[in-house]
Amino acid sequence: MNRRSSKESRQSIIDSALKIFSLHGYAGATMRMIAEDAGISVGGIYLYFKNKDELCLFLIKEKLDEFSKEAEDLFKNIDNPLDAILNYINTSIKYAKKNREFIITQSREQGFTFGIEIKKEFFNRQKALIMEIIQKGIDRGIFVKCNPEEATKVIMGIIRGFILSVVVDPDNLFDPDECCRLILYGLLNRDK
Amino acid sequence: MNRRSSKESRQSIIDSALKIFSLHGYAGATMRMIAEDAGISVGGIYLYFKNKDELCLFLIKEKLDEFSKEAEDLFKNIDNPLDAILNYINTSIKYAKKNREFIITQSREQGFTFGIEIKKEFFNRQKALIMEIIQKGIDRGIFVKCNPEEATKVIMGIIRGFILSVVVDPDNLFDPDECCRLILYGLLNRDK
DNA sequence: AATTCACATGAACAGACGTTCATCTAAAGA
DNA sequence: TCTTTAGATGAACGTCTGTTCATGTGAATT
Repeated sequence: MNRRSSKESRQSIIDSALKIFSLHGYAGATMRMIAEDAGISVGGIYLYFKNKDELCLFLIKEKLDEFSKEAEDLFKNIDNPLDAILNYINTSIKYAKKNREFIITQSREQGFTFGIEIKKEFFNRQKALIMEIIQKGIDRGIFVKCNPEEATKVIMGIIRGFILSVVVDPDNLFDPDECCRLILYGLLNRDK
Repeated sequence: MNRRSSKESRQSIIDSALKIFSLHGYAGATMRMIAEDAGISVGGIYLYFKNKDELCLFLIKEKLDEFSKEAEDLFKNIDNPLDAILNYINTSIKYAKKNREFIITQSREQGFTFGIEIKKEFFNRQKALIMEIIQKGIDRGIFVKCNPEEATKVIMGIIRGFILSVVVDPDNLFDPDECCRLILYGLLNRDK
C-alpha cells in the first residue's frame, strides 16, 4: 500500500494534473494518466476531488489568483500611470509565456469558456484596475482624453491577442516593447 | 429510403455540421447530432467524409478561405495604406462577430490548435499582406518609422484579442473605431 | 492482540461515441 | 423483367473514459 499523508497526495495530484492537462488538454488528459503520473490509484483521486471538472477548475482558479496578486501588486502604489500600464502589459505577456502550456489547457469544447464564471470575475477585476490607471493618466494629462473603458477593452484585447497567439502562432509573437510603443505613440506619423 | 442527389446530401451535412459544431463545439457535437440535423443516417456521413476530423477541417478551411478572399479584395488596389489598414481591422472584427459561433468551434483539446497547419498558412498570408501595407505607409511617410514585421504582429495580435474576447468576454468587446484610433494616435498625450 | 484510523487500490460499472458494414431500395439502363 | 447503379440505413462493434465502491493495509491506539 502506497502510504503517505493526505496533504502530500493531494499536492501530487495537483502537480500531475497541471502537467498532464498542459500536455494533453482537458479532453486529452484522462484521470488514469493523472493518477499514474501522481503515483496514486485512479480511485484515489476522488478522495480529494469530486470529479475531473472540479480538479481542472481548481487549477484555473489557482492560476488566475496567482496572476491577480501579481497584477494588484503592480498597481498598489501608483505613482506613474504610464509605468503602471507598461508594467501591466509586460507582466501579462511574461505570465502568458511562462504559462504557455497551461494556457493551452484553457480550452475545452466551448473554447476558452470552461470555468467562464471564474474568468469573468477575473476579467472584471482586471478591467477595473486598468480603467483606474487610465483615468488617472487622463486626469494628469499624460494620456489623451478618451473613453477609459474603451481604452481598457482595447488593452485587454491586446493581451488576449498575445495569449491566443501563444496558442496558435507561437512563431510570431509580438515584442512587448514594440507593442507598448505602438500603443503609446500610435502608428501615425505626426511629424509629417 | 430517403433519396436525393449526393450533392444535396453533402451540402446538408456541411450545413448541419457548421451549425452543430458552432452550437456544441467539436467534442460536444456528435456525428449522430449532425446526421439527425441533416436528415441523413449517421453511417451516411461517411459516404462523404472520411471521419469527424476531416469534416471539421473542411469547415475550417472553408471559413479561412472565405475570409482570405475578402481580405485580399481589400488590399487589391492600395491607394491609401491608412485606409487599407483600417479597413482590414474593421473587416476582421466584423467577420469575427458574424462568425462568432463558428469561432467558438475553433477550439478542441489543444485549444485553437486544431487544424493548425491550415491556420499557419492563413496567418502567413495575412501577415504578408499587412506587412506590405505597413511598409508602403512607412515609405510614404504616413506611418512612423518602425519595424513593419513587429507592427504587423501587434495588429494581428489585436485582432486575435478580439477573437478571443468574442469567446470569453463577449460583454466587453472593444469598439473597432476606438481600437483604430488608439492604434493610430496612441495613448500618450503629445500635446502636453 | 484487537480495534480504529487514515490512506489507498483497481476491477467493474455505466455510458458514450466514432466508425463499420451487411443490407435495403429507388431509379435508370439493358 | 432483370440487372446495375447510386444513395441510404442503423444496429452492432470496438474502444474508451469518468466514476464507484468493496476491499486492502500499515500505523497508532486501546
